[in-house]
Amino acid sequence: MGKIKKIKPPTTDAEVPTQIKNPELVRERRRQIIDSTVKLFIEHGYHKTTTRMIAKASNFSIGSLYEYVSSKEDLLYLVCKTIHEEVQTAVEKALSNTDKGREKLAEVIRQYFYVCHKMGNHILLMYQVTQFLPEKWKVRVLVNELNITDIFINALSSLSGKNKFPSLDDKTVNLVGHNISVLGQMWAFRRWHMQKNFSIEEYTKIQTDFILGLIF
Amino acid sequence: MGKIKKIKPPTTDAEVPTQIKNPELVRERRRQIIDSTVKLFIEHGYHKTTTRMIAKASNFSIGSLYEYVSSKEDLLYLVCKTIHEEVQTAVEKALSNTDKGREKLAEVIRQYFYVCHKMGNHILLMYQVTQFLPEKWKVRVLVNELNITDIFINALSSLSGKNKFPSLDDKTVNLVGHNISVLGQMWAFRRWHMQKNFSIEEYTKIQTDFILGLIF
DNA sequence: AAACCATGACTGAGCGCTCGTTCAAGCTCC
DNA sequence: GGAGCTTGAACGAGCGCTCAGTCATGGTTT
Repeated sequence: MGKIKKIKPPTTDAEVPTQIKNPELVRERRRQIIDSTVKLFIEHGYHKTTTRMIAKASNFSIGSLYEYVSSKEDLLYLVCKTIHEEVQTAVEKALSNTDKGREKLAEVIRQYFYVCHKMGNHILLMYQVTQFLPEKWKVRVLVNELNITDIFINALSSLSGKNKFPSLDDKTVNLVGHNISVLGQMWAFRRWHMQKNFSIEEYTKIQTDFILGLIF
Repeated sequence: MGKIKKIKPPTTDAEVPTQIKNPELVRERRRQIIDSTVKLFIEHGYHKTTTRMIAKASNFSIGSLYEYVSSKEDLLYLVCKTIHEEVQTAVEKALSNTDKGREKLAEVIRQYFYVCHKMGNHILLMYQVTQFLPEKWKVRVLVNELNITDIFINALSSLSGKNKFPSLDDKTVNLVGHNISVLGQMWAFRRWHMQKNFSIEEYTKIQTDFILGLIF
């Protein structure tokens, strides 16, 4: 029936309406639905994935699907949100092993890039799909994206000025944070070139040198 | 090798079939169609733009539209191709003013970033839309993307080792080329953050320092 | 010059179909 | 028995695309 892998910390999705009364049931079923939906979206994209396909893949009838989710767009939002949560916790977990106190920026980058490597499909999906969210949801998703970038910005500014790190003004810190974020994602969205020419280790090495200004 | 002439003049697209006999007419009408289509795609996206809207905006009947273009997907390809041509010639033109012989990498970056600024909508559109191309066309579009990146790669490798530039191995040159390309595009696809926090001049300044390793 | 014809660009109503969504009816368990 | 949950046939808006037909143009014949 339902072999489910990792359960996420339950964030109440009161924001997305449902007909079902039992909130625990809602959580569990939505988890099912979202899991299969992500797979389908990755394989076929948003538009070519029909609600019927989603229902079938999650072992529901279409009718039932619409009890747990009020529209395809809302489902899309749930998918985006879930992915962001996964990326964020993955990054945070990877970084918790690193002692950020010291000047291990290279290690932060390394961990992040491996997350991007592992979650390449998801990152790509996010890039493809955000545009179809209704404005209301889109704003939230972009905020989530910012949250992830903030991890690097914080790491950078906590390093700024200490040890032999130069002290950087806010704008620079901010931009560099975004650069790290995007250069990680680039491994996913330019995979058609990158994965033909680099291993993830090579990629990480060169990019780290690049970011740290060791190349020129 | 300083200059590589690989400009493909935008001649008649025999690759995309048409019913109309007069090839000059085809060129002219397609220009019309593509122009209005780009606008519509930018405003509404690919899927929400109907062929009827396109026909109306180009002052054709739908029937007539389909004389010049054999499917919506083919039209999408023409749009992508045109945008790439525009970006490429804009970049090349901007760079032709610069004397690439000397170590003016910073100037190359500056020119490119301004092109990205001017053509932000188009770059964004490319990111959103490539996914909907049939595989056959997608490959071509990615090749075009590589061509643009190659401009930077060539610029870099022609600089490599000369003057006080370090000599870089091929892989590094390649990746840095892609980085420049993507960091320019980032101004477009993260505009929701960037344009709130930076002017294009600021952005260019900081990113140039970043790329040249002057920050750390 | 008038009448005729050939060509091919252009038209738009409509076809066939897909897809998101709804709802009346049925099932299950307290 | 009724609240909660499930079902899938039915709906209808909307889509890409077609095709039988119109019309302007320019060449040919009388």
